[in-house]
Formats: sequence, C-alpha cells, structure tokens
Amino acid sequence: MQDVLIRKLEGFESLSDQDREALQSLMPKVRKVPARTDLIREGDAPEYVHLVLDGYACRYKMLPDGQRQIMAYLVPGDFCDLNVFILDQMDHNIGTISACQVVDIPRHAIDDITARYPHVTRALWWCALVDEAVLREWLVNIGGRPADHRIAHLFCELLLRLEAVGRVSGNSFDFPFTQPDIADTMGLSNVHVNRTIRELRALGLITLRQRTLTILDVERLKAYCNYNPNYLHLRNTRWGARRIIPWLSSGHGG
Amino acid sequence: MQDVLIRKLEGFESLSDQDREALQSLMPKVRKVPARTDLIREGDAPEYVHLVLDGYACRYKMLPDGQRQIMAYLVPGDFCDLNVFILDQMDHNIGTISACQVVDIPRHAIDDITARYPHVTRALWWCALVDEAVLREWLVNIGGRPADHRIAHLFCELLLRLEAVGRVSGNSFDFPFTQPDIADTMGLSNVHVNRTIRELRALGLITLRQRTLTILDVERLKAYCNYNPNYLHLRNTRWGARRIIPWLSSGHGG
DNA sequence: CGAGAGCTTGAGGTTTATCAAGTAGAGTGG
DNA sequence: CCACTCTACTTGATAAACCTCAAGCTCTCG
Repeated sequence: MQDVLIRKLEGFESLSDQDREALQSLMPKVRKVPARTDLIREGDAPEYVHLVLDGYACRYKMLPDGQRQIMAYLVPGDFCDLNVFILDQMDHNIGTISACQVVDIPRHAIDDITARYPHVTRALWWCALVDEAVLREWLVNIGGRPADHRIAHLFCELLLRLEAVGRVSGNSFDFPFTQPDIADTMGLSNVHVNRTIRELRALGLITLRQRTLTILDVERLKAYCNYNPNYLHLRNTRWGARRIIPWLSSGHGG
Repeated sequence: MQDVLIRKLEGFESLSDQDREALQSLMPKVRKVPARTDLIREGDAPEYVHLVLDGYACRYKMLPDGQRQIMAYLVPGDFCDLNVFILDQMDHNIGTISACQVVDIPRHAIDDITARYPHVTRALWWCALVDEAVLREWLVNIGGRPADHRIAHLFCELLLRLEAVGRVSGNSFDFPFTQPDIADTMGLSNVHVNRTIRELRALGLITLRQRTLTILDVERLKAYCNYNPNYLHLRNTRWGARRIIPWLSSGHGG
C-alpha cells in the first residue's frame, strides 16, 4: 500500500533505492479514517502533512449559505497539504469521501528528507506543481465547458491519475463519490448531474454502478470533451507522450 | 517602482535591510512589455521567472473551440511563474493586459537568494501559497456563486491585493480589463457581464469608467458577495485582523 | 479621420436550477 | 436478521439564470 507514492513519483522521476527507502521512512504508521470525516478544517493551524495511501478524500470550502464547493479530489498517493505549512491557518477543509488509510507526516520529516535527497525533493516539488496545474484545469473546466463535457473531463482525469498509481483495471476504478459530491465539485445541481450522467450512459461512454466507474471507450470519451492531459505532466506513463497542442496557434498579440 | 515586491512581502514577514538589498539585486534590469502581449506560451519551456512591477497581466488557457479562460490576474508585485521551473513545459499562457514593466529573473538567481536569505525564502514561499489560495477561491467563486456575486467578489479581491502594494487611492484603482476579459475570467458571456456591471452601478456599489474602478462603499460591496479575505493570508495590513469564519460550524462528519 | 474593438441594449432561445415526489440503497438499532 | 431511517438516485414540471444573435453607439488607436 505504501508504494502508491513511490509509484506516482516514478511517473515523473527515476528514484534510487536510497530515495525509495527515504520515502518509506516518511510513513511509519498508517492511520485509518472513516468515510465522510474531516482530516483538517478551515481555521486550523496546519501541523502535519497528510498523505492518502488508500481511499478518496477532497478539498472543499463551505459558503455562508451552506453550499459546499469541492476544489480537489485526493486519491491514493496524493498529499493533502504539502505546501500549506507556511500559512498560519487553513483556508479550506479536507475531508474523506470513502474510508481512507492516511499517514500524518511531521514537518521536520519533510525538511530532513528534502535536505538530503535532491531527487526526492524534485519529485515532491513536482507533486505540488501538478496539484496546482490540476486546480487550474478545474477552473477551466468549470468556467469554460458545459455540464456534459465537464463531467466527462473529470472522468478522464481520474482515469489517468488512478492509472498512474495502479488503481485502474480494465478501464474500471473505484468511484465512491455520490451525485451530490459531483454536483458540489462541478458547480451544478444534483438533478442536473443525474441527467448528465444518464446522457453519458446512453451514449455508451461509461457505466457507473455500485461505486465502480467503467470507461467503455476511452478514446471516444476523451474526444467527447476534448481532453488534453498535458496539465498532468505525466512522463513515464502510456499517456506521457501526448505533447502537441494542435489548435494552439494564436494567443493574443505577441 | 521596484519596491512593490518588497512592500508586498512585508505584508507577510518583516524583512531586514539585507533582505531588501538581496531582493533588489533580483531586478537589475526592467523590461517594458506592450499591452496584449504574451510573456510565455503553452508548450514553452520555462526559463526565467517573470515578475510584474507595473501594469496588469493574466494567466490563461485557450480551448480548442477558441474560447479563452483566464485563471489569474497578475498585478504589480506578482510572480508569473515562480513555481513552474520544474515542469518541462508550460501548460498555459501568460499575457499582458495593459503595458507592463517586467523583470526576467534567471533561475539561478532565485536559487542563490533562497540559499542565503531564509526570511526571503519564506516570503517567496508565502507568495506561491497565496497564489494557489487565490486560485482555489476563484474556483469557489465560479463554481458556487451567481454572476453578480462573482464580479463583486473579483472587485473586492482586487481592492485588497492592490492596496497591499499601494496601488489604491480613495478606493479607486486602475482597471484595464475589458468586459470581454471579465467574461473570460468569470465564465460568463460579455453581454451578461455588461448587464451585471450595470446592476452593480445601479446599486451604487461601484463606478467604472475610463479604466478606473471605484468602490463606492467597500463594506456594502463585501456584504453583497459575502466576501471573506482569509484566503489572501494578509497579516500586516488593515484587513489582516479578519480571522473569524462565523458560519463555519459544521463540515461533514467529524 | 477611419477602422476596429469595446460598450450597451433588446429579443428570443438554451441551459441549468428549483421544487416535488416516488423508488432504491445503505447504514443503524433492536 | 429485520425494521427503520436517512441519504442517494431518478424523473417530471416549472422557473430562473444565462447565452446567442443582432444592432447601434462610443471609444481608442493608428
């Protein structure tokens, strides 16, 4: 189970045996967290860096009117708050979706390892930058695409991210998010999410039942929402080669 | 002009004279960039870190159908790509809105300074984390709020960010963004942006003419969109005290 | 002074939200 | 193990938010 992080990092940079051992030493004891439980809340001072080894969590904010906006899905191998430690208080919450296996890494452990293992440091940096790139793409997704493309895009992204940590088999993966979860992620109502998923099912693009999502035709689903995985900055995976942005010819001015 | 960065960083952490000198040394020569010009494009390899000293720029992506999504506004004192250097290619563009004064900082200069000045390093980290926090809040804004609140929220944020670098006088500041710019930022049509701004004007909340935005009643505008500045993580400013999140009582589970 | 872009407003259409109600599942306590 | 409860899922009907198209005006820039 601890190998998801190493597996993910090696999607970016080759690691030596020493690097791997150093990473292993970060996760001495794993903690079980039930589903639908907050790991850290808005206003808390960040002390530990949380790492998800198994299960799904999310980053979210609550608005004054009770609305929830989910800003990130955290899957096995993802750090919850790698880069928050300088800030004196959390400006958002992190909560589990399904039951999770989590490691709480004290800050000094991260400091120690980055002081001694430059490859690991680079790889952790890469994690943080990719998380931010994903956030940017989510903004594009919500701001610029209609509901059906939005949800299709989310499914494509999860497929690639989970594949990078070995959690996909036969284009199927665990999907414990409820339709209200998806609604609060995509800025849609749960009714509309339901109808949109029905549409994706009717088009023969996916099946979703008993918390398992299957992409029936990956290429067709990607084409459906114009999916471009460049923002994931994958290198050593089967999607890593995709580097061309054919429509990108004219930005403004220049 | 070079002092905007120092002024901004001191909003977070007190700097010594040596720290300030070190920061000054980062910006030996300033470059003028015309309005509506790209500083760096999707697909480019990031070489320099760009710092805006004067003028406005933005981070944006182009979609295959020609739609533009703006993901960040860069104002004086903002780094464009402080944290991108590990990634081998840009996944988005950065372009100016108005004419800008920009510094191109080579990577090694950042490395040198962070190796020797821990306070400066902390302050630069803080910049990067706040930029990410702003991005999260934009996601909340676009995903969770109606058009009028969205735009009001943007105006509140700009007021605070520009105030932190001394670019506000009498609740007025330079606003070179066009209505199409705002539309591509907020995920709205330019027609709807126009009507929404008309509404904010009619409510006596703002005036906007000749590229100058004036907030007529700051407290009322903030109340209008439930603005909470905690995500800016300001400390040494007049807004820094705001730390309470009154409605935050129940996340999920616990 | 001319051209292009931005601003403004109207009309009509599409997408998405809200309200409502019934069904199905999952978890809980006896 | 079963009944109960709560949440999620599903579908229909209606309403609101927002978009598109279109046209005229204004501003800015060359």
